[in-house]
Amino acid sequence: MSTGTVHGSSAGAGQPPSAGRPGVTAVFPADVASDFCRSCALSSACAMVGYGRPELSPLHGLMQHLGPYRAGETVFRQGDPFESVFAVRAGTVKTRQLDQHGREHVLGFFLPGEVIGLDAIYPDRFPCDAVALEDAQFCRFSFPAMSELATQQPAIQRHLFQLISRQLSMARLLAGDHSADERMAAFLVDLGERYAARGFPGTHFHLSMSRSDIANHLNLAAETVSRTLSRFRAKGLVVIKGRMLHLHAPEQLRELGQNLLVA
Amino acid sequence: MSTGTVHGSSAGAGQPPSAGRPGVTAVFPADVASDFCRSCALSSACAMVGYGRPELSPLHGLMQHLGPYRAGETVFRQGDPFESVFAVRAGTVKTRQLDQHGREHVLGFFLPGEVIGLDAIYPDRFPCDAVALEDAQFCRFSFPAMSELATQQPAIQRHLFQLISRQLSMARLLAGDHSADERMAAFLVDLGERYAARGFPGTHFHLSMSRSDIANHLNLAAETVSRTLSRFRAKGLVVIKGRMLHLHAPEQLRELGQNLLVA
DNA sequence: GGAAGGCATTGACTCATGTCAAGGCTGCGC
DNA sequence: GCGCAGCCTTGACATGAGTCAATGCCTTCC
Repeated sequence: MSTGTVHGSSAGAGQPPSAGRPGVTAVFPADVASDFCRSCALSSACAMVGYGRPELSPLHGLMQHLGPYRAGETVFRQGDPFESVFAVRAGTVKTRQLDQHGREHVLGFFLPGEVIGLDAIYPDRFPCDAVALEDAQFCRFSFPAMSELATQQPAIQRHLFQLISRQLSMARLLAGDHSADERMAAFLVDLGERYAARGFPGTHFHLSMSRSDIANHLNLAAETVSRTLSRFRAKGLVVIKGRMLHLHAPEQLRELGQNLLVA
Repeated sequence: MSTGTVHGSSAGAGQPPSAGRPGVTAVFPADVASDFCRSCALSSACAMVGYGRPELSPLHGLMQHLGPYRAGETVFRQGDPFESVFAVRAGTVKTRQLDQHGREHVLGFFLPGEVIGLDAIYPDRFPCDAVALEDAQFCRFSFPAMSELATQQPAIQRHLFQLISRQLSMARLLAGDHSADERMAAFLVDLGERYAARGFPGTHFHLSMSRSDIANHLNLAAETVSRTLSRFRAKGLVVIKGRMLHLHAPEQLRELGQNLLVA
């Protein structure tokens, strides 16, 4: 099961869904333990179940494959009851909240190996929509099953705590008072580092989201994002053509955005 | 053990610390099960340990009393290794981060019964200082012990997940694009509701933090906070004298701040 | 009770970013 | 290959909030 479709437009990889599309596919250990899974944030949970030990039957229903979804399709919706968390297998996703007046707020973008849905634990409903930005596939984990697993495997519990806690740190950084340049630089560097952590090139990648999604996420106007990128280009910090991006001076960008960068 | 000192300036309540001040006091079940504790966010964890069952010895070290601390004293510091979470017993606390240039960012204010320190799980160090705004006391919970308890008591695990997840929701709201009026209105209503949830009057309370702390927390300038409050006063939304605040039209304020309010 | 220091308020001005508007580029479908 | 639609860029202008500065108020401490 390849991950090479991340930047592509075809969802060729993956088993055909059992019923319609987006579909649910049963999980076979051999499939779970793919190359890709090694970098997944939930691999430790996966390892507990599959990996050739389906006899651990109480957790048999822990995980299912989901998708492929086409760009623009919704994985879950704001207000849906919370039952599962999702790991992105392929493609990229944005999460967004709609307020009373229908104004959108983009909470974040998620790459293969990253986890969405943990913010639904408190209200017990999804606080946001998850929308595929490119053709995408997911692993869906039953949260009750995952919680039970966590009580048996302290490492899993710890890992889940860390995943949420990390999202909290990141949300707080974004909530600070930062200029457009700082926000933009930090956004690009962060994205690069996350791609790198998943085995993709970290200084040369495709932006799967529109300028206005980026703007919304960073609390800027789309025009400001455009102008900032143009300025970065003029300074030789980036080379950018449409949505293809090359971080030409990542250290300088990192310094610019340091106040917003966690690690 | 009274909670009546929240707005006061004396920390009279509580047992004398065993060694110096701020001191640590052993926990006696009878003390734990005070009136106050019923509204504490960690009461379910407490109930597992104390409440007349000290024979549950593996968890004996779960909780300790801490304090009193005087206004301005620091409970834990940014960078300290993460070992415990804290529940506020009395007084109020702010948490703040310092960036590379020493600029402060106020993350939040915490009232009696609320929990601080959960954001330290991911980096395994406290990401912020916690500073008493008034004389304050705490319950300190060993996090390893709490985690172990959580593996045995799924309800506790669930509760911890919820506490972090809720902080995540709130941080995200603050990260959105909101006017000074929205931010200020939401802040006041939220504070009132949290006081009310802990048994204090929710429309008539004392602001234990300075205008500039509020401003910093909301990403505004202190002058903007001042001007906004003056405008609210002129519109009859609040009556405010120094730090004494009366929410005169909480419904209107709530409407103003609705985009920033969770519940 | 008076002086001092910190906090709060108010006004005048500045500036970063948002808004509005026009035009260009790109990719897709026919 | 043309035209359309959506996205992106750029410019001109508006504005909400920040900054600077002066003054007032309250608390504390001698």
